[in-house]
Amino acid sequence: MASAPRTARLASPSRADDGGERRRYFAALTQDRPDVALCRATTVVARTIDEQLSGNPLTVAQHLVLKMLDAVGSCSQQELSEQLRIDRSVMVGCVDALEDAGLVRRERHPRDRRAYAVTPTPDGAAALADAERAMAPVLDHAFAALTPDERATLVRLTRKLLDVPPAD
Amino acid sequence: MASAPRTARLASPSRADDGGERRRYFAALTQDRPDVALCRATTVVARTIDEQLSGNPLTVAQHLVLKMLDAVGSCSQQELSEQLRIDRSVMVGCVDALEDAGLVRRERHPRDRRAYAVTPTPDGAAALADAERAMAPVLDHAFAALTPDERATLVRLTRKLLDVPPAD
DNA sequence: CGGAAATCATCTACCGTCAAACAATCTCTC
DNA sequence: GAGAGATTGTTTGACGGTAGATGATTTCCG
Repeated sequence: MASAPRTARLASPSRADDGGERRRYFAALTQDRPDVALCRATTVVARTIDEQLSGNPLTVAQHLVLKMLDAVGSCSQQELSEQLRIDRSVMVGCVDALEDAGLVRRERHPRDRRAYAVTPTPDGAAALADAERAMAPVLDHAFAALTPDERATLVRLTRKLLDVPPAD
Repeated sequence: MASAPRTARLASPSRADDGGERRRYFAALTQDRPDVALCRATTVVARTIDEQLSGNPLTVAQHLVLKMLDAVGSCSQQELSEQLRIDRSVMVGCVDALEDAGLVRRERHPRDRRAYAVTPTPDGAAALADAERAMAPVLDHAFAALTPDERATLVRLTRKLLDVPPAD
């Protein structure tokens, strides 16, 4: 650990840059802390997407719920929580909002009266279609710094971290 | 958007798996939502690291502060906040804790009495050395699913997302 | 010089997430 | 059957991060 000079040499606030090393430390940090690079990248991507989706009627989580319901059919909140990696207690409010907006219905599971059967309504299917259509350009913008190949590579590597078997 | 059957076909909770498609939806989701894949990967990596570092005296943020001070010398909290991408108001508590532990000192900047000059103490340098030594195996474990090449690629791609110029 | 605008550190209020506890219900074992 | 233990949905409280306002100070510009 080769230390920098211990004497306090502060950049004088008026003078622009003294070497510039201090101003670019983030670049050095991301070199040997992949966790920090990953975390900060997630933050900027999420922020970019949230900005682009600011006027949207659906939350990202609500969109994901409708998307999963469309893909696999009616689900219990438990199944939604597990697959979408959204906490059960958060899923409650998420489904509440979707139900209030008339996009899903909460029916009782016929064989397990603990669980609900969350089912999309026709309005929900329409809202999902709109959200899906709006999503592609938003993702393209959020990942604009990457080529399509790089974006696919990023997905492949994050899926390995998530222990998801590689795609067919 | 090819829809699944609209009729509510719920998995009976006792029966193990009905097709298994519902149980593996997360894999399908990460295919066309790179943002979700990235976000969830960050969560599992952060959780793994936090678990490994549970007995540690330093927070990740505190470690980063000491690391940057060691690399570039005394800094104002503002500079620390900017480079480490940690909010100013969070940095206050972070430096508070380090100061209470005797790992940094808060001196006044000689030319700008608004700013502090956060300076590491000898104890701080020792704590950083310990933390750095403990970090390597923790990172290796958190990224064990990736080969060294893949890990380097992940860093390269996240750095592009962060708009950091490529390494020399 | 002298006021306007910007900056640094700080505090407070707010939002989203997570862990734990709870009631209702189901499954399993005897 | 009957009771123990697990599961589903929900609520509650704590925690971490973020935005906005504030006081002290500095810089800018006429």
